[in-house]
Amino acid sequence: MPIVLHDTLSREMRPLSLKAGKSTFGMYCCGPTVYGPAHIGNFRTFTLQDVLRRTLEVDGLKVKHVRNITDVDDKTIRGAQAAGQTLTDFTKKWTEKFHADCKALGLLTPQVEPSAVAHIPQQIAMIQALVERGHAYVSKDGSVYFKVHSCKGYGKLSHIDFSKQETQATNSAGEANDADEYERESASDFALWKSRKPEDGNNFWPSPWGEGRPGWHIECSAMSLAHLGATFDLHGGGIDLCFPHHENEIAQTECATGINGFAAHWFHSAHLLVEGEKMSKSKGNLFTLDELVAKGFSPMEVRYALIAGHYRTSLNFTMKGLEDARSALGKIERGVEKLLQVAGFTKAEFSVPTVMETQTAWGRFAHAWEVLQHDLNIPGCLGQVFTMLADKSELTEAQARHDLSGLGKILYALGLVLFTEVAGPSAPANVVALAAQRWAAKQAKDFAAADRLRKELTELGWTMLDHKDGYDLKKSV
RNA sequence: GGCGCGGUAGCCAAGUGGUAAGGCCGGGCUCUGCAAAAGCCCCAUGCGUCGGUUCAAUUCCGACCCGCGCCUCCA
Repeated sequence: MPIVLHDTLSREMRPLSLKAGKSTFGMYCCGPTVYGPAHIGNFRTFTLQDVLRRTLEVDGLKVKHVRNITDVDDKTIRGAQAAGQTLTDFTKKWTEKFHADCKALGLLTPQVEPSAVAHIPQQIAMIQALVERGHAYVSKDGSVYFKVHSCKGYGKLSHIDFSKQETQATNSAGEANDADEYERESASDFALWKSRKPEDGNNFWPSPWGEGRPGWHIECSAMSLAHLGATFDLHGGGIDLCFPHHENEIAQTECATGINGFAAHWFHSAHLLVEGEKMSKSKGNLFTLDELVAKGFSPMEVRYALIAGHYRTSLNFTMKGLEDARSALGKIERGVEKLLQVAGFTKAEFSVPTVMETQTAWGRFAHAWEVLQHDLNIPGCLGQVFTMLADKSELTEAQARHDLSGLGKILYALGLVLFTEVAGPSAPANVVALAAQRWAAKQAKDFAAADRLRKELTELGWTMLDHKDGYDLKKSV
């Protein structure tokens, strides 16, 4: 059974499968603008794209995942100048940070990660084609604009009728939308090439229209064309990119190539709220992965919290949600451990990617997989996983192995890696000594002393967890 | 104003024309010198409001109320 997914353009559920004669599923995702650390809202989108890719892979498709790096735009140029660095050095630093965060969150590396700066010639070629075909014009200052009214079907993705004048006088930031209309023929036209401005510093490139730099939208059109062709299977991004960015991508690519049908499927993920409010710098609720890790959460817990809601519904990200994620992951781990025991495997033998590649059975997790296949229903799938883990049926060794095969594939699709808990900070010598004393007191049944020592440990910020024949020390939360 | 999304238990969150998955929290029990951890059990006659269709609606239709997103370079 193929995966079905809601498509923003047609507004229908559509199956995802290979086109006739194709061997790979081409997927383009708008990547980060590398001018600072990505925040968890960005990572919700990237993580959901990662789950989609993994789910397609479990379904048996070979996926070519392309996710660009936006390394030239207003923010990167401003950031580099503020940091006193070259644009290259500045964006390299933040690209590396992005990669480190992706790795921590368990995101698979895209097959291609094109840089906008490395595709300037492709962008210029595309703009030239648009000018030649009458879809773009050069303004007095040497900028090039896309002529929206020349593009039949413009607005089809966001379902806006541009034949009527519906553009507001101001945008969401309160800026006049027609600020530089004297350069443009129409307020809805957008920049393909921006002529060199003094504030751009050294960041300009030569072009047939003079020195300047590419507009933002053309970057993605040029890179998707270069790496996936004029048409490909799926395009993804945050819902905010639907208009204008994705609408413009469609217009640019279809008008430049003359081929209709840019992306066959549009996958948009809803936004993240933090503690019930929209994320914004002024509210100070723009969390980065590092900040959450500093609060004591593991990247895997963050991942779980990010995927725990349906992708088309905005998710309220809270500290409570991260704690819930921690408990839920623990529950899955214990369930897997129980299955491993019945199946006669050790934890070390449970390699999820290996299971993914070699096992075909689904056991009792067949239904959970079906739920996931239907519009990437991750919360529904998790619910089904927990239901099955709570099922008390006596299992044979073979049945437990089938369960592990099915559950292993689902965990691969969700990108949940278990048993990764790293040892917490090791206790200082005085704490270790106190713990040893308490254990001795307990063994001697001197419970008054044992209780007193436990209290001392608590005051030092450590918790002692007793077992049958030993104990663990954990830093109190 | 245009386009779109959503309102389900204390919190988070699936789902269905036939009577509400799951996670967290909470409560009870078991275990335990204590404390934890873990296991077991319990926890929405109710799905924003009001109408309509139907043998039957939380699920379909209509109206309304509330919250949210985008509307030219925010994932």
